[in-house]
Amino acid sequence: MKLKKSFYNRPTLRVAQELLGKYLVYRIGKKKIIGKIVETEAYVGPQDRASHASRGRTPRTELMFGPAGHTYIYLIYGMYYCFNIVTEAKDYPAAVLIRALEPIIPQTPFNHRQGGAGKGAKNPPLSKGVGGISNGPGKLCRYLKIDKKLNGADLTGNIIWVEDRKEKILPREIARAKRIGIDYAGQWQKKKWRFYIKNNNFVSRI
DNA sequence: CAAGAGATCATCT
DNA sequence: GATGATCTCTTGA
Repeated sequence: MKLKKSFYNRPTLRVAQELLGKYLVYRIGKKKIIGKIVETEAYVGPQDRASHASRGRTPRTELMFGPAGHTYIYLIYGMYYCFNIVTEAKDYPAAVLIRALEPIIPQTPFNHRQGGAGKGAKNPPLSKGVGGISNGPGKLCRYLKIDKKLNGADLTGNIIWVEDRKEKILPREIARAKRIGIDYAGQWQKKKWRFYIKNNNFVSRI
């Protein structure tokens, strides 16, 4: 079920769409933190002005030029991490930004009261939309407890990976939109390289 | 409800 | 020295 390198080593726009509905798993010791991918953005090639790689190879962007199937994590605005998956062939800079997850919390006696416990409950329901805990690039990294030690991690290893649980997302369930927060990117700002699952309550923006 | 500002720092010039 | 693949809070209509 774990996606292999061959999945990531393909055209980025395609990988970005096919990642929707897959499950991101991060193992910390015996615990796993899991989220279903519901929103992605593609950053493709050396020309894409929205991509960090458009300024050429630097120590930071080197990973984007590396082989597919690794993580690329960086700090943005001094306080949030963004989680990316490197795609395509070595020396071609491209990656998919994971923008939103639907949090998957294993049911236990302590949290299965979610939503039914009423006001003041110790386990409030996982909120939807605004107020969610993983509906944005910065927030999902907090949810996953991602930090820069994971930068460059191999997604075919056993620390962090993506699983296919055979949930088929049909093309008509995928919405396509302009990427967020890249107004400086000129013509590239107009490319509809953001993908999300329609009618899903956990995407960052509609 | 929309718009604006502040937080805060690695990276690049 | 400037800036950003963000988020939250405050302000004002």
